Amino acid sequence: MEMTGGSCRFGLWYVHVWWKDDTVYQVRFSPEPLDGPVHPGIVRFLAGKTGDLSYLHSVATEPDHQYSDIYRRVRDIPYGKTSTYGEIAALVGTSPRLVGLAMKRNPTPLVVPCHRVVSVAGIGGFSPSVDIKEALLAMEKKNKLRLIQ
DNA sequence: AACGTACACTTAT
DNA sequence: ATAAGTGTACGTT
Repeated sequence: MEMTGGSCRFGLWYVHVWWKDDTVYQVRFSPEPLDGPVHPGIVRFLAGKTGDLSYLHSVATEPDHQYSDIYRRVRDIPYGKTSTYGEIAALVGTSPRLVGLAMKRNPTPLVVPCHRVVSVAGIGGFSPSVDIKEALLAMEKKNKLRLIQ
């Protein structure tokens, strides 16, 4: 498969995106830039100009993926809202810890908005840094009224 | 603080 | 191939 990769800024971080057309293969956060283009929809999302990434296809939700059930539920969480590991677990009939594991292994953050899954006790985890999760949630909170999908 | 949970992964049989 | 040991971006008591 012939995909292109590139990065754009989000705060102090670079967001690496590997994609082709409207299919996204990998998204990850890095302190280092990667030369190349990012899907314009993701650029707009990170700039707070849209909350709608529903037209993007992620490899994470393909039926053969180990956690596709979990990732599909997570995609249903609306912009500016959050759910918990336990709520997602109840929807698919598994344990909160497995949901946490699936989030850690999410190949396409943003497209599968794992940042909207928090713990009952606090914000939960995010790699490589929970700062990114906090920033994404703050951005969505700020923009949600303006960006009603 | 300890335990329960539902796995996944590694290492040892 | 199977089993045991260890680890998880959690939740409940």
